[in-house]
Amino acid sequence: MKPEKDQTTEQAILETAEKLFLEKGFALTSTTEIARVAGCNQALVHYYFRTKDRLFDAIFEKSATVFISAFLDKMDDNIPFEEKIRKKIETHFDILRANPKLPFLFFNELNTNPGRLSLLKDKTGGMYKPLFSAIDEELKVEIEKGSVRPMTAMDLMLTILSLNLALFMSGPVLQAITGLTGTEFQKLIENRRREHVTVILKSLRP
Amino acid sequence: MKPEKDQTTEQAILETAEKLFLEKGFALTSTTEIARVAGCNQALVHYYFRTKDRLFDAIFEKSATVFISAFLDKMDDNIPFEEKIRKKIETHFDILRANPKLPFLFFNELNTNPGRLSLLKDKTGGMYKPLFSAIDEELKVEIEKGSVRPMTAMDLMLTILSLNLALFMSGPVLQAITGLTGTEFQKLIENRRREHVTVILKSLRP
DNA sequence: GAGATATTTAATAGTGGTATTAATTATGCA
DNA sequence: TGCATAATTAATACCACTATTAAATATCTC
Repeated sequence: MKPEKDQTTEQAILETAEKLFLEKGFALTSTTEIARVAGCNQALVHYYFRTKDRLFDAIFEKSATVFISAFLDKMDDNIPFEEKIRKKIETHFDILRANPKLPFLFFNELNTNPGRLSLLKDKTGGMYKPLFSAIDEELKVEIEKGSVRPMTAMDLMLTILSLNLALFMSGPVLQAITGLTGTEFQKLIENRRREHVTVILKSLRP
Repeated sequence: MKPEKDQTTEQAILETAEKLFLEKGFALTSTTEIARVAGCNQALVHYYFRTKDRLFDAIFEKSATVFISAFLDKMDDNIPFEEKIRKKIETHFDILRANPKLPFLFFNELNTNPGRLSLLKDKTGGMYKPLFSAIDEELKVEIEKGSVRPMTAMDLMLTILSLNLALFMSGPVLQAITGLTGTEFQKLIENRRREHVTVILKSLRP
């Protein structure tokens, strides 16, 4: 009926749903609204995806992959340790900046739907241990060299994750409280990107 | 009908509502369920609070105060700067640990209900600036002394907030992914309390 | 173009929620 | 005790949402 550009109705529904789920979460987004915004009949949402849950799954699956791999992807070899860490922080930061509302949706649905938690565990259970072991190995070398204080991969990774995540999850609230304008806030974000690197690299020192 | 202990029905409703809102958020908690768990008739919830929104407001108001003042309360005078920061971090950490689900509810409802955002701004707009100015003054002294690298109160406070917040907001997910047991996870939390202090104090150094 | 299949629609059953009302029971107080 | 007020209940109006169905329309294939 209303083929925006040349995409199919199914794609339109999927994209609209993703947008709305990110904006308002699962519970507050109705299939009726998805259909309205996508410009199609409400029954079509169910025709293509059967249930609201399945529609969400289709989106959540993809989002979870982005979210997880942003954090857990393997690090570059052959560059100095400090550079490696810097790159990890910045890459993770940039992916979150490109998807600022994703973490909230992610945690929200994992908190309210325990079923998804165990699903996530299966998906990531195998991924994080090898990575953390590898980092622990590298840390061990640096610690013995005396260039890094004693610490674990868990310490390091949690700090990176925390700084980056919290910034984007609290973004809108932060902007409201401080009363910063859009551009001022963008500047803050940019500053924080540098600051996160600084904080973490300094915190590594013995 | 069912006066648990000797509290009033109104209190029972309030406490039940708080518990359920924290567990499942506003949207997924029904007044019907609140009444059921509180052991009273559903109409009573509306008799005492008129609407679900007002009931939530009553709880949110109190929670917001805890949440904000945990972060913004004035720091001890007459102790060395480093100790002051350590205490700030630990106090904030401990309040969050005592209310681990509160940040999520807080951000969630602020994200989905823009009306509350401006309300929050009124409440905090006056609080954060004086505190940040005071910290900036102290930082200036330390920076001139050469004991702290150049940085702003915003830098420092955001780092404290981020580390503490993210830990508790991602807690359940983190535990699921890592597969840690309850006691193991408690140990992790305890370690992170020390680590947050370490990271931040080290990150202050020039 | 005919027939088969895919897409789209309107209509609606069914569910679960919020809020109100009017009636009933309990409580405080003169 | 009796009256006023507070607390509580059952019943229900009303609404929004999910999901299904059966019919209508478009699209594809031969």
